[in-house]
Amino acid sequence: MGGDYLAGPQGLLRSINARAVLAVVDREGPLGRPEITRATGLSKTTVAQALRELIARDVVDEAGIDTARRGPAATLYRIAPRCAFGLGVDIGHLRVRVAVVDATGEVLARAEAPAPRRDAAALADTVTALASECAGRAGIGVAAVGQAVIGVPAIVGRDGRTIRRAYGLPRGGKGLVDAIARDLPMPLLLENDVNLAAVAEQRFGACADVGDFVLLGVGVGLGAGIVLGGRLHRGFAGGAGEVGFLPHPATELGTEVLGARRIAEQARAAGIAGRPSPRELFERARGGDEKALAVVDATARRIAHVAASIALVIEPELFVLGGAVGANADLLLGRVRHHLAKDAGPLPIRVIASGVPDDAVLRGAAWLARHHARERAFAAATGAPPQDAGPGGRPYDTDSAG
Amino acid sequence: MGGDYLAGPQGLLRSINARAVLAVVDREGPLGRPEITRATGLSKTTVAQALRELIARDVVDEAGIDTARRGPAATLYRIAPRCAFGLGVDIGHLRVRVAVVDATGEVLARAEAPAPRRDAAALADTVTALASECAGRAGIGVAAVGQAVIGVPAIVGRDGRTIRRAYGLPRGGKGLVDAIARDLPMPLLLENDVNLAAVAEQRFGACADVGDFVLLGVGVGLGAGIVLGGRLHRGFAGGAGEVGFLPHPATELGTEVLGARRIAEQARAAGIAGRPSPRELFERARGGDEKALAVVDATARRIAHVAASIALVIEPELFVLGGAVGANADLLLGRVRHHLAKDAGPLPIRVIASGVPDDAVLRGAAWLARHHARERAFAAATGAPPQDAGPGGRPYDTDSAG
DNA sequence: ACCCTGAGTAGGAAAGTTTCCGACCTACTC
DNA sequence: GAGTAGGTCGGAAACTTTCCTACTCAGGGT
Repeated sequence: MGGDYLAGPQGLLRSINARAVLAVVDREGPLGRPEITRATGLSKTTVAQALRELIARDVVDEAGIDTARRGPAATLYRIAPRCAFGLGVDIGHLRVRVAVVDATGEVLARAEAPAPRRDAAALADTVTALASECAGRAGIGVAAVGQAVIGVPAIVGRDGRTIRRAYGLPRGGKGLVDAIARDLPMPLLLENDVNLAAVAEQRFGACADVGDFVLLGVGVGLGAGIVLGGRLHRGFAGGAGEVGFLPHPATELGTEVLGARRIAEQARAAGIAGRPSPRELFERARGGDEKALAVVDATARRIAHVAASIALVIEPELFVLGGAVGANADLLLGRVRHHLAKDAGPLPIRVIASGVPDDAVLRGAAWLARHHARERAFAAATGAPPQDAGPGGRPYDTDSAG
Repeated sequence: MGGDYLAGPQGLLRSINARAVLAVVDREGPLGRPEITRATGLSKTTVAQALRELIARDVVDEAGIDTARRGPAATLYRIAPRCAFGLGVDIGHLRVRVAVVDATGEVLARAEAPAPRRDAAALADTVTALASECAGRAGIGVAAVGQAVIGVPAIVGRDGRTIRRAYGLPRGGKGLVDAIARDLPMPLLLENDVNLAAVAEQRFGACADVGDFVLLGVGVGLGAGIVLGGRLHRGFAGGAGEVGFLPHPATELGTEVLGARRIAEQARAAGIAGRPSPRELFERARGGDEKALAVVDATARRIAHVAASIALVIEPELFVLGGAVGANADLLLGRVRHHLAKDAGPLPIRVIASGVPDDAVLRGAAWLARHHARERAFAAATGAPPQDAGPGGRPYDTDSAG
């Protein structure tokens, strides 16, 4: 019949207040009751009641005492680290990485292995084996994990299950989720790898307080992770950020502007013999090799070109350079800025280096998994009010409205 | 100190419930109490109490009785049409249009006049004079209007006051708002004209239930109104959607891809003598003129090019063709689709014609003004809970967090 | 053809329950 | 001794349930 209008009995108020207490404790770290009282504006009595309830439901913990002030020692409360666990997976072109984190985001275990490139079943087995291993090392059963998020180099549908255009996955990723889901009991969510890198940037990097930014993932291909209003923007069918195919004067339509293949091509064009990897090319450029530097500059120019196009459409506050190639910020950043300033459109554009040098995709996946697992635990503990206290609104609800 | 976590005393619950009742009444039109009770899930008593309060504060009205069922006649309730008024203004290149609407969105008065093109003061005077006239004809004082929204062909900052890159305004729009604000008592908000056309499309056109869409405004210039998650996306400094400057193979960087000037240029290139207006060109094309048709096709190709680029960045569900030139959907739509299908990127792209043929900018401005005026009235009447029941989340808060 | 009765609905009032808050009290530490 | 943490109790606010009255239509009896 009608939609939900958030109206209800007094119980709703209790839920809301419990949620508020939870949010304060989550954000401000271990906190004494008086501080929670001040931060929420609730009365002492109500805070005490809410905490009793939250502790009984195992989402809040006592974490020592605070003797800093005079008077009796204040009990400190925190989110119970073991109230929810998340499993992050990064299925890369070469390796599979897995991490298990607790509710605080602490990494309890991490493991990786080479990625089977041809055999979908073997890939799925690798994932589940690593997951079991990590769960074991974390001292929990796999069943205790509340959510898994799997990063893949592909376009992922809004349902978090469908894979499209997966170049680096066996059989185009067909059946991958189902195969993994058969062996892992918790809810599964797929996500584009660059999107997860953007999440990592937002949570651990330089974009903590930036509402709108774009992570340019320069690696095997070129992709953009777009965060608008503090939330990932995936597009209608998960295809947002496929900026590798943006038109470029020197490139045919329908081909990628930039990526490992393009860089190799430009290396040949610059007269570089052999087939040096991008990594080696950047190394040589660092050594002063003129030809390698020319390739670096061409790469920077194309990055700038793509950033300018994106800026004209959504004008983010900030661009972040990420990905395996983008990690060479020492060489790229200045040149990208130079080209942006040169043929600048109507708007000034800020570009910075990634603040998450290692494991960005994995860390983003783990963060997202933890987030969902926690939300579920919190909702169950407080009576499921749809409130959500992230900076800049509700983050990341992979809303499948169907 | 801390942020707001939406926690509070029982009074909060009353606010929330009043707000829910208001939202139901707003969405479902005139409604009897029993239906409100069902839709909100609240008890009869509470609904009665809320309605008493809302009526006392003049935001809700009795609107006749319902004798359809047997039993005693049920009183019907609705949003009081006179609880808030909005003033919409469209400052175009040639004419200024103004409309006054009531809380239901009904247009109470509309007026227009030629736009003074050189004199900023005269332009401001035109606006205020038309506003006074409309308010008079609507039977209210200008002071009764709760919000004005002014559409301008320019980039508008997030504060809704600053104007940048206003080609069609005297003195680049400098001082325009202040001059108008001196004579109009209500809060003023500027907005980009294409953005307002997008709002109109969302509210009156074909995009009522589409969360993510892009309105391509093809007129004197080319701009995009971007709606993501049901909300306008303005960009960091209001510059989102400046897609007229997207790179195009046949165009130099920093120049516009499309617009009246480009079309004239292409007409010359096609060997058309004289300087026919775009309108005339499309007329001739309709008559079968080969050269004019060539120009139309070239225009369509460029529109397709821009749409494809936008789709690669944000992948909206839908593109809508609007603006004075875009209104020639009979000629353009098929050709745009053709070109999109031809050099399609990885994603299928839907394009439709605008569903708001007339006064799109004005209607969008009026809608937005009404929206803000109403929100303010509702907040005052219910005790200002930050809830907001639009389809797909909170719409259009011009959040100036400063 | 007219009237009476029963069922279903709208609206209101009283009693009961849940929840929050303020005030008071105790215990603890500097 | 002063200031703080934590607990308890009575009061106020808000919602719900239950009961009650009044009204209208439908159907059957006279």
